[in-house]
Amino acid sequence: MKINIKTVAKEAGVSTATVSRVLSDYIGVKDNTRAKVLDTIKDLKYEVDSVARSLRQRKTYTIGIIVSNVLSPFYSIIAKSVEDKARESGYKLILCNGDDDPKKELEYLRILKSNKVDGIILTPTGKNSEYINNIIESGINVVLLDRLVEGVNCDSVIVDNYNGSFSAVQYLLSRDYKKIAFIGGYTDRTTGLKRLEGYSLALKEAGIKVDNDLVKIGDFKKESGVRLTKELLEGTDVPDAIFSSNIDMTLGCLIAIKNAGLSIPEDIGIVGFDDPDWSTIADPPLTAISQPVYLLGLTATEMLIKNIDDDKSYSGNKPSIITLDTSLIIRNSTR
Amino acid sequence: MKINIKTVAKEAGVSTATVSRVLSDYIGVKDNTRAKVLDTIKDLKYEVDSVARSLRQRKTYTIGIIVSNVLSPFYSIIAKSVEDKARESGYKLILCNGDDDPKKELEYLRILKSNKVDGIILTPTGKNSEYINNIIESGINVVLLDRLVEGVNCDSVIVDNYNGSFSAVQYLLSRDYKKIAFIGGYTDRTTGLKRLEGYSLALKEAGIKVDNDLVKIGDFKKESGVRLTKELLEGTDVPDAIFSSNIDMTLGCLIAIKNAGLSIPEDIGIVGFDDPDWSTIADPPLTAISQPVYLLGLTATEMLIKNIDDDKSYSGNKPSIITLDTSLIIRNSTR
DNA sequence: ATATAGAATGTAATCGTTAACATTATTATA
DNA sequence: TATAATAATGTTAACGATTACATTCTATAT
Repeated sequence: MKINIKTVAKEAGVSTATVSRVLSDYIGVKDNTRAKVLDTIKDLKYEVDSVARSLRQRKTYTIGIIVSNVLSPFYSIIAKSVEDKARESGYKLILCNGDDDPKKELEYLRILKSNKVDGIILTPTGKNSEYINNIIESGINVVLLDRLVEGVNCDSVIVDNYNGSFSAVQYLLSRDYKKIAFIGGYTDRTTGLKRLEGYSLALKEAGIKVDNDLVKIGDFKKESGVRLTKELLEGTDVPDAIFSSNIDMTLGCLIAIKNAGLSIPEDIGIVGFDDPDWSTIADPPLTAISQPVYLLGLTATEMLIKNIDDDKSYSGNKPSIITLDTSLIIRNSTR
Repeated sequence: MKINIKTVAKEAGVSTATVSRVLSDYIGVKDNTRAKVLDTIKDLKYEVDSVARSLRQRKTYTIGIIVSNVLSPFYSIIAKSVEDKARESGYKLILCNGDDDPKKELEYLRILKSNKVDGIILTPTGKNSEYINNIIESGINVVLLDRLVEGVNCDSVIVDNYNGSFSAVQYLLSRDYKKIAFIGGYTDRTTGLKRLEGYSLALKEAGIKVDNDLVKIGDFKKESGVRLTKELLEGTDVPDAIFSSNIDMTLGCLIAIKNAGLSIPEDIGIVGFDDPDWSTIADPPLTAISQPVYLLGLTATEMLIKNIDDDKSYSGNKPSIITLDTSLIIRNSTR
């Protein structure tokens, strides 16, 4: 037998409206009526149907998150922080792996819109701005995370990629490295671009011309880290240090160096952008630019939920951007 | 203005039923009617309201996954594999971090039930069997992952924890280690228990009595790995090898050993259960029991979706258990 | 005792779909 | 051409809650 609000109402001898009022803790219900309803709910083991409630209330208490790939420690920390905050605030989380693929991203955006999520946290590929604005105009709140996209009318939370990279390269220079290579990814995203710019400017400021043979662009994944490092080591112009601009590429870079039989930091110095939990037990412990990843996700979710609660739909206001700082952690992969 | 199926129907000059039929690719619609409707849909930029559809169809195309903690690489691989398969099959994923806390688990189970998910993948704490059975009886499919729970009427997918541990310890013995310690967690879960049993039996078979001072039980997290290893190293009975029974504890174990200034494998040998992606660049590269983690999540999701599609509600059938094999990967953390 | 305000509860429309059933259009057959 | 069979489309009642509005209590003041 199916138990719904009608069953409860009949059994308790009240109307469905009264049951609904009890369910939503409305004050104007007599104590003994409330008790009677609560008893019946317990007896019948009644549980609210959230789907029906969502339809009527036009509110799902759900937020969607589209990340590149939860496999990467960076995004799994993001997923955790977003879920923690969402849960604390009474929201569920729909997890989507966009794989950095604009098509997949668009597909997920459609699904999330169709499912009437209350908000979306997105690490954007940058290729679906029109649809994202369409979503925002439809009343769904969006916060961009980790990457900035021009022309999208919503708030963003990012880290200071430029200064992070700048300080990494500056540090390598201060340790007397002369030929510093860069391995990075996706220069059409702000993460990729700003980190490259930080690298270039730090060199320029030291009076060193950027050598294009030492700049390798991949896709922020481990495999490309391996491949590009191999290219560098086998090239005519072998670097004495590598700045790797993302955690997965750094792992790949370390693997390639180990395979080549080189030792760090004697033969080659390494600084990685992002500080994984294995950095202290790596061989050698990794010098890294640490990002406040958990805080990044937390801040984005706080913003999003605040915007949802304020019913801050698209207002034509200037979107705000929060930038979090990075820090250099010196260990032993640099001399 | 709000665009719904009624708007489309009116605009296209047909009934809502016809629009609905077009939406669900029903064959019995004339080509030009279909075209007319499709055109109107495009013109009005109409998109289905999945919440309403779910209410009427009694189907949400959503599966819920409750893991301990996506921060752990093990669970982030699980999350990825489950999401991959779900997406491929047209399902969305609600991600829940149960934190190995029965209360949180129960809370999430309630939420997922209330939200009428079509299925649940659960790494169970083992404390909510009654409610889980209640969920199953309500028609929601459940598959247990990684851990077995007695008395829950659903399928499970696990790895062979016993043999994995057994072979790890057997290998340590073959490398002439004499005092092999064990650090593990949660012996009230099959993962914790079976790995301990594998350790104990391997020792027994070699004629070695289990020394309780060398068996340390924590909570499968990094911090407890650090703490328990420290205890072992500072104890009266210092081991010459440690078998660490989970990835996060292994990381903690390695950190503690590094802190103590000991070198692996000369001073102490290490084998870890589970093989993280950093194992090759660890100092030294880690000897490990590799679990087919991605396959684990994939298999569970395939089972779940098959059960959903077969509408295999609680039938009184014997639940089936799929056990996947582990393998020993020998690197340099053992002599 | 009665009027009246305010509290408590009830009635019924609504959210946007789908699907059972009813009706109309079309085609084939005699 | 009439009729049966079938295809195409329409009408409307669900799905299970919430909520605007209507009604009935209850208590207080006169």
